[in-house]
Amino acid sequence: MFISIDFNSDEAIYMQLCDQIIRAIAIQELREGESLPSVRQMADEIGINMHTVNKAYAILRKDGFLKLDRRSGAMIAIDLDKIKALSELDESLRPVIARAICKDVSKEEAIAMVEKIYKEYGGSID
Amino acid sequence: MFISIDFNSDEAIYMQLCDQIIRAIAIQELREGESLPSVRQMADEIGINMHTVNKAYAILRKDGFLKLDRRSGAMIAIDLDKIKALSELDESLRPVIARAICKDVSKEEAIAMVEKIYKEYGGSID
DNA sequence: CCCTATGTTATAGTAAGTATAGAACATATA
DNA sequence: TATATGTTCTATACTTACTATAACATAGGG
Repeated sequence: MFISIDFNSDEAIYMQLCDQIIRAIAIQELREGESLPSVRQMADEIGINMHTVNKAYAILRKDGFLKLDRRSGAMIAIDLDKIKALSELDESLRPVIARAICKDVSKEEAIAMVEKIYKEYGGSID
Repeated sequence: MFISIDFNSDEAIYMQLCDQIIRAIAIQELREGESLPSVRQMADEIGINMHTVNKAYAILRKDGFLKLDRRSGAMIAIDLDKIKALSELDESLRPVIARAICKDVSKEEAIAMVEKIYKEYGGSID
């Protein structure tokens, strides 16, 4: 599987799970319509509790990355609310950029880094 | 003061404090060499406990934004470790950009937003 | 020298969040 | 009917967040 949890990390397990699933979608390792392991399967594979996986899945559904169904399990289904996506991006970028500015990171350097990461993530979107 | 805490937020108070102080530095509302209120003064002004402020100050020192002194209080002192700053920026941007890509936010849109925020934060650095 | 203010540390308590465990439920599928 | 699904419930242990007192060494002002 594409999931690897760092149990020594200060980041919560369910958050690591969310981030890694989202990353897998971004690099198209997971595609629209594909199914994820059930909460119990995923929990067994990773070696964590079912409820921790369930929490991650519930957040991913709330944030518009998954649709959960009692019969077909968890399926990738992106909710493309562009307005919301942009405002969330804005909110996430602000504190990150504030830190960068304090450390004398120029606008050009920051943009170069964004471009680098976009390329790394497959360049599926230009 | 430039600090306003949202007590209903799910973000920890000491984290809100850190973010707002860093933002104030970024927009040059606080400048190198300036002093912040003492942990006790700041705690009184905001209406929170001394230790919560102390925790925020300690993190800001660790991350190279402040220097703390027993006599002169807390003073803005940016540690310009560019390598570290860039690697931290990289690490922070990754999950944010992964989310954006999933939501079909193009590279150009993301870069435009970075430019917008840089301009908002004063354009002191181009 | 005394008093005050500084950051710092220690202890303790409450509340909330994280992760675990076991059990049960309704429902859809094979 | 039997199985597997997400979902919900209760319960426990642990960690973190926040508050509350108290104390300490040290530097500066009067």
